[in-house]
Amino acid sequence: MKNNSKRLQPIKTTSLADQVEESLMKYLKSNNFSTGDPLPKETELAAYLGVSRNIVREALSRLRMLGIVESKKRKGMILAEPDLLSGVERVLDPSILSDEAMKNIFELRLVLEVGMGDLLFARLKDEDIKILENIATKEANDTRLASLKVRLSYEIEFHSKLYEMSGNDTLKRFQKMLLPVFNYMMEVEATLDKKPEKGNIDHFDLIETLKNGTPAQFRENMREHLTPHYQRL
Amino acid sequence: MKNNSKRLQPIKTTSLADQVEESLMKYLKSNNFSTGDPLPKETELAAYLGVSRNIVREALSRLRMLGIVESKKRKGMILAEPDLLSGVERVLDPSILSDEAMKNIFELRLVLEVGMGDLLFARLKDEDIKILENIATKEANDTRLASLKVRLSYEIEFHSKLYEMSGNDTLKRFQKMLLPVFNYMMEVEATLDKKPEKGNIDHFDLIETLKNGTPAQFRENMREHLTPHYQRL
DNA sequence: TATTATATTATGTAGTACATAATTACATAT
DNA sequence: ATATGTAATTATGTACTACATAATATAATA
Repeated sequence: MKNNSKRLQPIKTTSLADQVEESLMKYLKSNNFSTGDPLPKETELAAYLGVSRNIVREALSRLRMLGIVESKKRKGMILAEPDLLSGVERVLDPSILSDEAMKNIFELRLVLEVGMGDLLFARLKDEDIKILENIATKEANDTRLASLKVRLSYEIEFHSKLYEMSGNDTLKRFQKMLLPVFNYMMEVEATLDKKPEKGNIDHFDLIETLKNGTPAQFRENMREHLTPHYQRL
Repeated sequence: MKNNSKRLQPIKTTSLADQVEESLMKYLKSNNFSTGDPLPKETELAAYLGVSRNIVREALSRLRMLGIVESKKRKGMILAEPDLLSGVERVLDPSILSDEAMKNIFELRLVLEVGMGDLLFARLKDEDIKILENIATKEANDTRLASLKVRLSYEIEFHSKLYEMSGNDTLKRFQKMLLPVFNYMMEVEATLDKKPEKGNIDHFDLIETLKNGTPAQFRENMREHLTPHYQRL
């Protein structure tokens, strides 16, 4: 036997539901369905695919979860506008994700916040700036900043607002899902021996940049603001 | 009736499968399960939840799809390491996503590429630079650059490599899913009347920055490189 | 004509039965 | 005694039937 020959792989035993799911997706994608178009009835699908209605329903259950199809009694099923993030939403939780995955996601957050400068400037509104200033002021006047939890809550409030200001709904929702990860990672960092030094840029500086600076300056200031986290790369 | 009173909302009729799915997720998250831990048998779950085994299986089918649980005959089910992106992967396709969603995702891409500078520098390897140089050289010597398809293929090859170099698996996989969206958006842009002007920074410039520049310079150069797309904000 | 009753239809749920794969225990042979 | 083969067991995988439920269309009635 040659050395570079492939090892015996366990036979990938895809269940019927898996196959049907794949079939359906291929069917939907290739037939140029558009939102609202009716799908064949469950019994028709079952007959056509040569499987029981049960199996078809297991596959459809998945598509329903992702928002790809919707179903109403008597009316049947229609193709729907799928929700891009509903799949991630269910999974993005520290209690069921590996530390490796969490690290990836946390890095992703750093990338996003440094990279979103142009979006922010393109959609900047005075009222949003005011809200940011309120948050930063509240934070500065709070006497409980010794507590990690309190600091974290301001940090989250401020940065969440930035995501919202990006005007990108996907981004905004992503941020919401990120919260548990964010909390988790901050707690992890808090337990480390070597305390991260604080960045030289605070929330007021970021606001000032948004008001009178450029996207490029914002990127660099945000990068500086996030320095404590970047040190863990 | 007051003006700000809420409209009648359609009763959200969550199916049993929906409820069971939620129940199971709550159960898994709250009981500190870890990977490999066995789950109750399907029949036990059905009995405990007071629903038929069918329903339980519809819910489990979803969790299986997301990689949250795995099941083997006779052995039963175990908690597995869920795949963060498997849910998105199925949905991220121009043929079933709305233009609005596509626009969001395309913006996301711009944010990611501008923001990933620090990751790249933190994980820079000589061999990767060489590969980038090969791509850029191949591109420069290609006589077919009049064709949009050819240009696109180089663009994709180059930028894909960057994602890979980020050392972040989630990011890398995300890029792979982005490809259809990328293609789609480029084709859309190609049909527009006002042709976007080319950016002043090409792939060689980006490589040079990676070799002798700083993360900050990379961000600005990448931003400049992507200018044609940013003009559509 | 308006309203009510009835039938119809496709999804939602329940329950039973059996197939299949994986594991254990046991039996047999060299 | 080790190895091999056989049977029993168990939980998931699949199929099938039956009925509930909601939404719609049709017919019947005042």
